[in-house]
Amino acid sequence: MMFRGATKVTIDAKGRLAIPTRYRDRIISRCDGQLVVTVDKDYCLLLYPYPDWEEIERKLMRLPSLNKQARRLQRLMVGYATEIEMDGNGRILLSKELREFSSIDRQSILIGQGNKFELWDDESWNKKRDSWLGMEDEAGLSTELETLSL
Amino acid sequence: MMFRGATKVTIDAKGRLAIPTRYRDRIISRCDGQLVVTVDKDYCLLLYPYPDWEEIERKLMRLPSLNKQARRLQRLMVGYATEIEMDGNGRILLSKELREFSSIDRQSILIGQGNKFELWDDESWNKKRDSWLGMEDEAGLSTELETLSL
DNA sequence: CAATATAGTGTCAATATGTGGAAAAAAGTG
DNA sequence: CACTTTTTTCCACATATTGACACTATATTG
Repeated sequence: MMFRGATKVTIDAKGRLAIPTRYRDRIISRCDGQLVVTVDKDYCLLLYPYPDWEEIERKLMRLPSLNKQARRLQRLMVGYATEIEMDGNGRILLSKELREFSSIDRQSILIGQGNKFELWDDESWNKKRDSWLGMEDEAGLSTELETLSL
Repeated sequence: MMFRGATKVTIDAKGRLAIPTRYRDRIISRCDGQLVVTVDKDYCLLLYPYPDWEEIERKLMRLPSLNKQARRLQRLMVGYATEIEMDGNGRILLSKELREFSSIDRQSILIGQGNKFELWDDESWNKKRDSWLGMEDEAGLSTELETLSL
């Protein structure tokens, strides 16, 4: 069971977003509408079904807390992790802090990414995406990527 | 079983395109009309029979998500991957997001490419194609290409 | 501590979008 | 040239998404 696909969604005046219907049933059966939203270092939000988040959190907290990078990751991801629940209309409320972090105000885009979603400010996403697409494939692709046939 | 050939297709007002009849039976027998459309870095769309897509997705999601290039690929390909089904009239609906990405509005061209199709905006295709044809063969063909006899 | 402001929640209606069928037009075929 | 098949357009219906509003809870401030 994988989440995939891109959907434009608008955030209402109170900071709520309606989950696209095609995902709703799956979200309900997977975690009864219980989700965790946190931040990503690319300034977007990550949306996990609660059980999936728990596992990630366990992995994160097992990392050695003297390691700087590990500590940073913990601070960001666990630090911003917020539990939210889909309401009767399939909507979720994003806290001010999360909206602020990700510059999400009105128009945003929800990106399925396997066990989670990413939520981007629409404009930021387009910019970022085009910059990725414009990049020359730099030398030294990893062998995994070199041999990938799509 | 290979898809090949180029066909001009028009997109209707609702963003639907009719699959050329010669492919329909094969698509139905291969995946019962279940397809996945996603994006390509040349700003065209890729159309996979569902089982073929699943394999690609599995490969993609196995890549380490801290690797930047891998992450980019996942975000684009899985991020835009949209499940679609041929309707009774052999048509498929392309989401707004996919149409926008590929600049496809009215006239487009469907290119058979083995296990998948590519779908291009007509104008973009012509431009791109002519730019390829106009390119001087750059120095340093890889050995695979050097030894290829067509 | 009460009054007021601010943020959050639920419901409903309006609008936009997707869906399916079928008729009309166009193209291909004998 | 007539007939068949394919493609395209059109229309009606269903559903999803967005916007509006009113009500509740929580904070803030004098």
